Amino acid sequence: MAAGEIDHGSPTPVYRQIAALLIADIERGDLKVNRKIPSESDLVKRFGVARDTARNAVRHLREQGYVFTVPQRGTYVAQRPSTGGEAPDAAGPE
Amino acid sequence: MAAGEIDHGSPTPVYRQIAALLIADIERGDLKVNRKIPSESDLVKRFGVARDTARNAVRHLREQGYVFTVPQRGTYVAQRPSTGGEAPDAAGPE
DNA sequence: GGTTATTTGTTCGTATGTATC
DNA sequence: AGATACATACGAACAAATAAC
Repeated sequence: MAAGEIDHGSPTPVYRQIAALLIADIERGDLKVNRKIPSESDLVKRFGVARDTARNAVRHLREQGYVFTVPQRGTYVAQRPSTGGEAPDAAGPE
Repeated sequence: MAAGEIDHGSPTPVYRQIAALLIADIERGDLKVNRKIPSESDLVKRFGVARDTARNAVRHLREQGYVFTVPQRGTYVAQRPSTGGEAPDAAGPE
């Protein structure tokens, strides 16, 4: 199913389509604040795309402020003003 | 600074302008023999161009004999006849 | 303590499509 | 028609830090 969610023929870049799906997951609360989103490897498998494309999607989410990445650990859902999150904790995620 | 060094309105292609700047760095000794030059990614950031353009600049340098590229490693300043270098070593750079 | 697996970071190679000059 | 430039996408390989066992 997941792979079918991507339309390679669409004028919308694949990485944006993936980003949109992840944003939907976040807005829906499927992906919660300070919780990890799927790894690049997961996205590659789930959407059948190249890692480059998966990384582009995550980069896009980061630029939009939806997530933040901790090197060698993963990418986490950020506290968004619209979603109403607490102040950042020094302890960090997990 | 860096971005200002490129003139998109110039009749000289952007990739040649970048190549010229890198050659200047080499001639000046700012970039030394067998040392890495900035990665394509670096050039993209530094000059605000597409990767394609950065690659073209490096390709140009390679064709001129100024550098040589090791896949997945980087591009290095070559020993130039004019600069007086030894014969290539099998050990490679680094 | 040490080995392995995971995960992001980095780098070059290649190809396609579009737009501009 | 051709060269240049940008954006996108897939591939391949290795590094480095972290986590798991």
